[in-house]
Amino acid sequence: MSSIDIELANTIRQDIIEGTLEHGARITEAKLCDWHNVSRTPVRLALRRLEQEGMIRKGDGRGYVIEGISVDDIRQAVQVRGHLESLAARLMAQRDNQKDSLDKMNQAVLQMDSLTNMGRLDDAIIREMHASNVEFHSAILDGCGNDYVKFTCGQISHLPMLAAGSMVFDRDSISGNKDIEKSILRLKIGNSQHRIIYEAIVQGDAVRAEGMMREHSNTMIEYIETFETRNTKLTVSDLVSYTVQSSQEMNSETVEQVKQ
Amino acid sequence: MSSIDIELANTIRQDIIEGTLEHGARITEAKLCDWHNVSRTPVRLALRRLEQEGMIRKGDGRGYVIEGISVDDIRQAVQVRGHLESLAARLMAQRDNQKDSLDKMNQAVLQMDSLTNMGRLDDAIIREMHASNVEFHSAILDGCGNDYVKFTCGQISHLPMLAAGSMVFDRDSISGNKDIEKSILRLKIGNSQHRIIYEAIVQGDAVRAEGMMREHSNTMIEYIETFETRNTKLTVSDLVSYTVQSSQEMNSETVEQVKQ
DNA sequence: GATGGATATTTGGGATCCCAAATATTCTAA
DNA sequence: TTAGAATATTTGGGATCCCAAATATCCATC
Repeated sequence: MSSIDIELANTIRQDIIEGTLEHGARITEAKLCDWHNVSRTPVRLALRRLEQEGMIRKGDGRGYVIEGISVDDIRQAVQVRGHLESLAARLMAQRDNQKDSLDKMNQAVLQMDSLTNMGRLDDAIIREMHASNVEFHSAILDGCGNDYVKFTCGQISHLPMLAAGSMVFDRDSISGNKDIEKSILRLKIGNSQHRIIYEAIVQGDAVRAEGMMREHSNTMIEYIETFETRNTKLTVSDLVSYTVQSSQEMNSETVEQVKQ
Repeated sequence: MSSIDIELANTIRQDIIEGTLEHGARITEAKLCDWHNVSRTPVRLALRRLEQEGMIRKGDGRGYVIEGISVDDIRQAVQVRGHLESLAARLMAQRDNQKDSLDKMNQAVLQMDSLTNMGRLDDAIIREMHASNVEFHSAILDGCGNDYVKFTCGQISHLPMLAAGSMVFDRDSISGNKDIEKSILRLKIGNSQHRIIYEAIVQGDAVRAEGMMREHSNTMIEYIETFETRNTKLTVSDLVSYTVQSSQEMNSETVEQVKQ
């Protein structure tokens, strides 16, 4: 288990994302101490961390102010992440002898293939799909040869939907068991993009790898937009509930060790 | 003046960049307290900050270990930053009515024009050139409509050469007053790229804007490589000495307020 | 009643203290 | 002499205390 200040930062971040702590609200160290029954030392550390993440900012005089996260923020961050991944794909295509990462990518593609071919979408399968997706995307960041791409991606991965290889599912459709085929089709299309990216990298086709990754990254943005057309008052919490959370999420602690 | 922990983080970061604190060296809170005559509270805050930046990492058991920065790290980070700027250029070209930012860019281009036409490269002129360069690059980040691009750039801007609009000069040539024409030519070429980027954005030519920015960003990487061919043992300190430092550098505090 | 200044309270930054875990050292027994 | 246990020391995390700056409250004066 992490130290209190990390846990605290996670809790407060969650509260901000969920909207429990509203945008623009003022918070003081003392209140947080009170709420969470800890002393001011870990609270201070947690606040500094959140400040560096951009979740809160120092108020004019004293105190901190909640910055909050909007759906538009998520969209923007997804765009940044996607752009960084397209760089990673290009760089990896320009290198060679990344057998390790390539094998992982291939494995992930095959695994996702067999998963989508099962024609079902229960929790276990979704979790496995997510794992494959994480595997694929992480392998590119690891194999691109530029550690700062991964590091920089890690810097925004505390936001909802922005952890490495996050997947989005249409909760409503799945729970209602309708349009399962549609969701699976979408996953198959996504995996076909994975395969193309993999092939392009193997063949050293940097332009194609980058282009396909760019297209692939757009998928999530478009998906967010379909949510928005259906639900004009789409909240960040809604988005979170659409996102698959792995049990062992990449947290900021591991992120900081990207460079080994 | 900032609080002690910010200052302390800056000092320690500087020591790491300069190599005073060597890569792999172990540091303890107590020693830092001793060296800087402060209590452990600000030291802890500074260490956490540096840890988040990736400059240090927690050791296996106790203590922290210096990660250090290599020339290759800088090259990688420059690549990431350039890629993000190319995204910004594309996004800005796709928007319209960014009159404010466009004016600033145009102003910066004109200013750089007149500066390069003076045919001299003294300190004052270099400082003004740097200011124009910062103006140009900041305007794109501000005008692209995606706050996370700027925020993410800010996350790596504590590294040498990676503050917004950093410029690199061939110190040896300038101090020796030889090859001034060559340096000025390089600056003129750079500014012609600025002008093309500006024009492309005005015309809404996203592809051209992105492509030109990508090319423009490559310049610094290539310049680093010319340094390397000349000096096979190029150190990070060398690179720092080639970099123009504005008197009012964008520090981490302002970076955190990107989102306003 | 409004205004300005004096006083009280809140609040964040820094220092110090305590504690448990990790590490180093010493000592004992085979 | 050496392995291993017992002890001492170092070290980081957390709690608490102090202080100065910022803010709020109150009161006297006009």
